[in-house]
Amino acid sequence: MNDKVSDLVDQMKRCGYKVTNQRELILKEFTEKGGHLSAQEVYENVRKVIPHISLTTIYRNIEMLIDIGVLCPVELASASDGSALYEINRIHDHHHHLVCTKCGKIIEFNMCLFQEIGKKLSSITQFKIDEHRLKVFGRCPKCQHGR
Amino acid sequence: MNDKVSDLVDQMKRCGYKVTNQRELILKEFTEKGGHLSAQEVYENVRKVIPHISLTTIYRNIEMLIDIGVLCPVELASASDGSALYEINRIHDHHHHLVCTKCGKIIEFNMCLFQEIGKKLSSITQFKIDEHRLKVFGRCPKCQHGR
DNA sequence: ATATAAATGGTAATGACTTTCATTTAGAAT
DNA sequence: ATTCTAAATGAAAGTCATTACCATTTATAT
Repeated sequence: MNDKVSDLVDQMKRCGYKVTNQRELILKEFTEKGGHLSAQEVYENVRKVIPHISLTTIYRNIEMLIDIGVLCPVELASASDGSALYEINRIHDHHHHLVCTKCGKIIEFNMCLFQEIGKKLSSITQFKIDEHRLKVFGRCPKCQHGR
Repeated sequence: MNDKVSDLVDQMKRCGYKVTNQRELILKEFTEKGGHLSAQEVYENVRKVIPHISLTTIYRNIEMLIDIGVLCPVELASASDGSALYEINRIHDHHHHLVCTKCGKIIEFNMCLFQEIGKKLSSITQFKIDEHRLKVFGRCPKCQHGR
């Protein structure tokens, strides 16, 4: 179990959840691929180690990990299929996504000019603003040919 | 049939689609409520006029209307239930959404500082950028009490 | 009026996700 | 180390939005 995973396992413990092989492996998936994974993808990978794991367990634990702030949903209809994607919640690493509309490739970036808009917006609307997401769609270098 | 609807009907005709009562009424829903509607909501409203209309017809026509650029998906997991929302595609009226995470109320705004980011982003990533969406989440004045 | 491709309605299928419930297990208590 | 118990799991059935299929109807070109 690498450092990243054990940090997250600790966080889970502190929240009163038990440590299971299933949970460790799910966390391992998210830290290793560093990526944007669907429940199905996590399932298929973890299954190589625990063949009898249930997809239900994946869904349940992703939800739990979102509750305690370890994961967060990527909030994109993942290009082709309609399933949700999740990633490690890097709370101090504000970032947005650039998505290729052809192949689904996701690039992260952290340029952001939201502060200026945010203040105006909350004074005009009287909303308490908690969060924002910028999604940019385009075609990656490989997918630019033939509209 | 009001002006807005007949404009859109014309657009449909030009694209080679036939004009049916069902289609006219679906368009009417989107122009009148000016809003962010789910297939189910359109269905329930149109059913008051054509009680035998099929939900399938709603889905099919929403898809067709997206194809020809009349509608576009709002791209938000609609707060409570997981169904998609659609709106009239106002191509020259660039706007974004501020969503209340409690009651689902949506406010539109058009402040946007994307140009500056967009240029940098495409020169760094070599993506051809087509589109972007900014979504802001918060709590509306009514929903601000009791986290 | 007629022909015909397109549109519709009804029903069944799909697929992501959730619920249920009986069984297993992590970790606290002894 | 053993026992206990609530929490976690797995398997199967259930939801719910959306899609596919197919027989029937209809808009519109002729």
